[in-house]
Amino acid sequence: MNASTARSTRNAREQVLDAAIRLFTQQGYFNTSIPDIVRESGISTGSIYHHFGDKEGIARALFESLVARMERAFDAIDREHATARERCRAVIELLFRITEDEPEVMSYMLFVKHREFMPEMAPVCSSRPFRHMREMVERGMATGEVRSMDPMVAAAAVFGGALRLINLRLDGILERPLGDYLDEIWDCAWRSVSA
Amino acid sequence: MNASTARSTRNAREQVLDAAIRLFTQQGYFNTSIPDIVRESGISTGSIYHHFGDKEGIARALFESLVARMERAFDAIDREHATARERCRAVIELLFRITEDEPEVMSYMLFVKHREFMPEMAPVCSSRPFRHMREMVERGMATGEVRSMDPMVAAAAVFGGALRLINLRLDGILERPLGDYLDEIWDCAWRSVSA
DNA sequence: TTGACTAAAACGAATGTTCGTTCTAATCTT
DNA sequence: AAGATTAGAACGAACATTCGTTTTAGTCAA
Repeated sequence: MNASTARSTRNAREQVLDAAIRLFTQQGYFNTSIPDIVRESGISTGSIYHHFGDKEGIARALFESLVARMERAFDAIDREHATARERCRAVIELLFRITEDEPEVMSYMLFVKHREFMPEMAPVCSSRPFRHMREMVERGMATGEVRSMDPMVAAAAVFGGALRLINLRLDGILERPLGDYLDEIWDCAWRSVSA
Repeated sequence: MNASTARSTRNAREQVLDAAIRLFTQQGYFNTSIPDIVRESGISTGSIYHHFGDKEGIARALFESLVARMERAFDAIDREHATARERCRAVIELLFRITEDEPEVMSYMLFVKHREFMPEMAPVCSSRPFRHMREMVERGMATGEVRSMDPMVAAAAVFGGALRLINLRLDGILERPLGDYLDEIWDCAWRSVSA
């Protein structure tokens, strides 16, 4: 039936995407060959090209699904919290949680340099998530929660430390899970911009 | 004479390195072919292999010269400043200055993923510079300049915002030069950890 | 319920190209 | 002259992609 057809096609796609995000983040996009993906996903070359068109299509599909997921998560945070303070903290908690539970997801967004093979996506990739963060801080400035300053600098101050910890964690330099550092880094972050 | 020989060999090496850092940061390591480097540097294939052994050797030489340069700069900062506060600010000033004057240098260190082709260098690449920063903060904690907390978190708080601004600037999202943001981000950074 | 028909999906061997590297000859430098 | 350096053509391996075929799933007539 329709359901079973849909399920089967989604499976092939998702098996490829699962294998690809793992391989791309472990060995890099250019070090990952189509045969690698065939081996790791169990899906054949022909099928892969049927679903994604070309190798870049796999990376693009991955990227788009992660961007969409981030957008939804940010919107949910906006809805569920009333103050800039709560929202910013929730964003950091979210990013920490993703880093611990699905490190490949965070690695893919931070490390895979789309600039190198999808130049037109580079600005989207780097600026879109940070724009959300900047807007959050900016609205906090309007309500007086955040002291008055350049909103870009304020956003960098609030989220820069946490993002740095995420980088260190993914590089294997932090041995304890990010949650252990949450209160301390949040204290630093908010202290640096609170009115 | 020695001088002219030295000059000529250094020229070939440096012409290759100049072309390589430009190409690697613009299009990525794997998108840059040896013929690309030959074209851009004006040095022939044979010469390149004579000087660097293989393609990775070019990246390694670049990396090593930049690491050495960073080490020297950090040591100089340690020598020329007495307090953690002054040292940390000097580091941020240094990184901002390099980003503005030689963006390829900063791009190469931040963006070129050595993990993908020099796995053994990845830890050096990511941890070494940050270890200096952590030690700076740690010594400031010993003297009471910096409030007591996990030194890794404190270092992330002090330098995270500035590093974020550097990323944004290299991505073309900040239109004004980094110097314009120095005082504000430094105020945030130090406020977040000062005793 | 069966069995022919259709369309989508999966397959994997074959192809043409690109790339890093090697090799041999030529050219400087001292 | 001799050693270091440069040159660029040639090589072989690895890669992304294509294509003709097979399999699977859904539809519908009788």
